Amino acid sequence: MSRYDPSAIEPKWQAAWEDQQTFRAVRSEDKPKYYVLEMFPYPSGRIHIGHVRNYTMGDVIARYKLATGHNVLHPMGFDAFGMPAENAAMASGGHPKDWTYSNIDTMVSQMKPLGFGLDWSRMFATCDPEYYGQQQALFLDFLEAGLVYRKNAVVNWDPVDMTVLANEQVIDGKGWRSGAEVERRELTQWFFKISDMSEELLDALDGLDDWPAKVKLMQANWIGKSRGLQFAFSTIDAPEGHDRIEVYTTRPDTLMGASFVGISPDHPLARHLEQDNPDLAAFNADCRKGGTTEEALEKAEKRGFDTGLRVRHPFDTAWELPVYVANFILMDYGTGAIFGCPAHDPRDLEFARKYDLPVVSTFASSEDEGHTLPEDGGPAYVPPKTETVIYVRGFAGETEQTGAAAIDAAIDFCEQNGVGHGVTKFRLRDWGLSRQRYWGCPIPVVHCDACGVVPEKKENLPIALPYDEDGTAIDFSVPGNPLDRHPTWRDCACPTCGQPATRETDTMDTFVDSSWYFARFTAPRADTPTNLDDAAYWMNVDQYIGGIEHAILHLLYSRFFARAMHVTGHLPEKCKEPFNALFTQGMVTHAIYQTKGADGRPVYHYPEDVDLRDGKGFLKDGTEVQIIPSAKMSKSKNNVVDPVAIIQQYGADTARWFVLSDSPPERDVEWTASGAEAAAKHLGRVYRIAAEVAGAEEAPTAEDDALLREMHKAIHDVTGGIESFGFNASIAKLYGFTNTLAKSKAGSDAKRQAAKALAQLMSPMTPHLAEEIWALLGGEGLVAKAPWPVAEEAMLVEDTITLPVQVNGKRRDEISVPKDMDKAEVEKLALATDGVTRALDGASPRKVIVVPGRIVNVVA
RNA sequence: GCGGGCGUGAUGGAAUGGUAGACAUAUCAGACUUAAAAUCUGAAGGGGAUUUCCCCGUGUGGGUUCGAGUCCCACCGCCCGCACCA
Repeated sequence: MSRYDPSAIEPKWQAAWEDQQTFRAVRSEDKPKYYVLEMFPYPSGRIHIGHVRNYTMGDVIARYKLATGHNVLHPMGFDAFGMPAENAAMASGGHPKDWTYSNIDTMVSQMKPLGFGLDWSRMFATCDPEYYGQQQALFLDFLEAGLVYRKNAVVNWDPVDMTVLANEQVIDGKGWRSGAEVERRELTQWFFKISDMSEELLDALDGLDDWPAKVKLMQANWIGKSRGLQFAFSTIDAPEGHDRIEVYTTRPDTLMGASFVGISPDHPLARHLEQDNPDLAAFNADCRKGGTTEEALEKAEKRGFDTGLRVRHPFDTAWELPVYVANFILMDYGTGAIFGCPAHDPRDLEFARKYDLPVVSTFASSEDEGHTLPEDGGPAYVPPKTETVIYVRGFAGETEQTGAAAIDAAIDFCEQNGVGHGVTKFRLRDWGLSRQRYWGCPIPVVHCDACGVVPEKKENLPIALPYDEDGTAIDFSVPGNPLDRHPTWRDCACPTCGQPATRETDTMDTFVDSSWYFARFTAPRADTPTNLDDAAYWMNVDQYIGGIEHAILHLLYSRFFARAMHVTGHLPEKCKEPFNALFTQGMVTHAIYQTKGADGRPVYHYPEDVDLRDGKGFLKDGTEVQIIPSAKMSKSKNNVVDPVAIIQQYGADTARWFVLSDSPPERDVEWTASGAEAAAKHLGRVYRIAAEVAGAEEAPTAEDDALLREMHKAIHDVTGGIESFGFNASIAKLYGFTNTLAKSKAGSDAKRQAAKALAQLMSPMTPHLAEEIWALLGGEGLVAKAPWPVAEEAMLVEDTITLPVQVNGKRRDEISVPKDMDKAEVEKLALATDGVTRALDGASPRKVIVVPGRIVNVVA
């Protein structure tokens, strides 16, 4: 008998799929369509075991849907623009384009041996001019539709390298290469008007039934709808034009607890006052240093500067409040000014204590639990708005009411008394897409002295990136954007007046590239961004799979893009929510093996250099290593597993089986050598069993029925596992069913039937092995195309069931009863058991709960 | 700092509010073998009693329930995101 040899069978079946175009997506009306998509990879260089897991999950779905009679679209491409290509060119010469395409070639050649059922004919990279040219066309249509505009926005500026830095390149407020303290600089940039769709993007989350609740919640919080009061404090002796300070608050019910007014360092009043106040100017300048991330701002120590200016409280003109400039107030949320209520906001409380400002509670807990009030040194009191509290300094509504009711009452009161008006605000900001970098999609506009900012003509698209300058390769070792200093690329004719003009040198955020690729896959060679017929047929993506790290930005931007593409006629109405179902998968992790070097720093060791014995690890020289389990794979920690090596050692099916087997798909899975070994052994066993069954000639036996019942259970459970993304549970069932088959004394016909079902059930996970044993067992055609087996209901039900019997929730015995025995009968049997008699110890039961088919609980 | 999630044997994990630990790894024992590998069979949460039993046990502390790993509250730890990383 031949042995299981993946290196022989895997290429054979891959060639068969290729020959028969098994996974080519073809439109036809006779079958339902199914579009499954995994988030496409960045071409970083080599594929990672995490990619293997991600694409294997999608492949299981794709192959399962093919077998259940769907036209399946399962494409692959590359998210190919971005900083790493420029960094590589900067670090080791070469050109981002060459680096990127060479990486793509490598990764494709590494992915093909994994046997994914992909339609490779649809592949593209976002750095292909054919793709980004269509993206430029989309941009022009969005511009015409009023979905894009220009405004000033701040960027991180490295004053030494004279270049804009990404947030990632700012480390502890300093530039990553120069080490210089980062400054903020204003530039005119392009923005997508995503905020116009805030309400719609929020409301539509409700309809996404097959998205994880946590992702919808994160998006809802990110969009951040709030209802509040906008009103003004009148200033006392303020500079001209600043007699009012507009503030926005979501807690107008706490107005009587106001203790100060805070304005952003970028507020017009702060900018005015700093002109003749050098101390304030220095304070503001200091606030404008450091990174621009929300995290950096929130974590920074709360600092303020007393302007000396005072304002009057809107309810009491005799009540004056100081005006501080404070570093934690953002100019681009609300009005750039707040009123501080320290009793009910932890941040305001920290600030008030630091600057010795009054703390006044406006409401208190309705439960008398002896809370320390904030004015007595306790924490800020911020109960959920749904909780009923007692207003000690209320001015509208009831004394005892929920925060939400108090807010509504406060807004009504203020509106009636001419103090401001209720407004709805969103946290979501417009999406700035300009990047001052080379390796991205050029923004197709022209700057003309006479005509201003002019869109490029569509017939001139794509506006392609220049490869050379003056016939020599662009020099990336110089910081800054090479497009800016390119000798000729900027020169062009104004599309409107024809006079000499210059191109925009900013390129687009790479999130733009990934916000519509799923639509492009439906017609990847169309000479318009999409083909409406193809989009109408293939869209939406029925199942989208990717990492939780994309829960907010990528998914929100894609949802915006789908709407914008509908508005501009590039997608049908039904595509406004482009992803019907979303699944967020976990990472593949690996232990880290480390020892301490002579300098006390950790030294990391490759897994192949470590021997594992009794749960401990040793180097070749006997030194014990410290094992850190389940760490994110990282090149610098030497704990990266290379899929190529795994395929060479065990074959693709083993890699695919293992990444699905050990953990639920949404959780991280730890790659272990022993786990991979075990997967390989199991597949070898399946092969042996199938080969044995294929050659057997035995008469039917009394055990045929039992085996076939197990087969139907396996069909039912494995199918259920695949449908619900419980791949690990499906695999556990397949282990169990394989054991049953191996031990079965059934006749050869029943065994062959069971083995063929096993081949089919395994085919989405281990497609090559499944094809091989399917052929061995005399299966017709490719198992990939064979109709998925269906479990017979009648074979799934047992006549007799075992019920556990509990006393006070603790299991004491069990009874075996016919499945439809009535409750009274079950109760009688349960009470008669030894375990119950013993546990009751003469006492009489107070109550007996019988859950049919489940459990019996005796309450003593 | 803010938003979201996770926490179960030595290990990865299973468990529509209903027998906690399926399945697998590692471990131990046995079969086959001159031996090893491979393969096959079996044991196994902790503690006590010793064949059939009892107690404890799902990060910690409370709560709801006939019944909680699962639901609620608080805390601890870890992970993801925070708008120019992809």
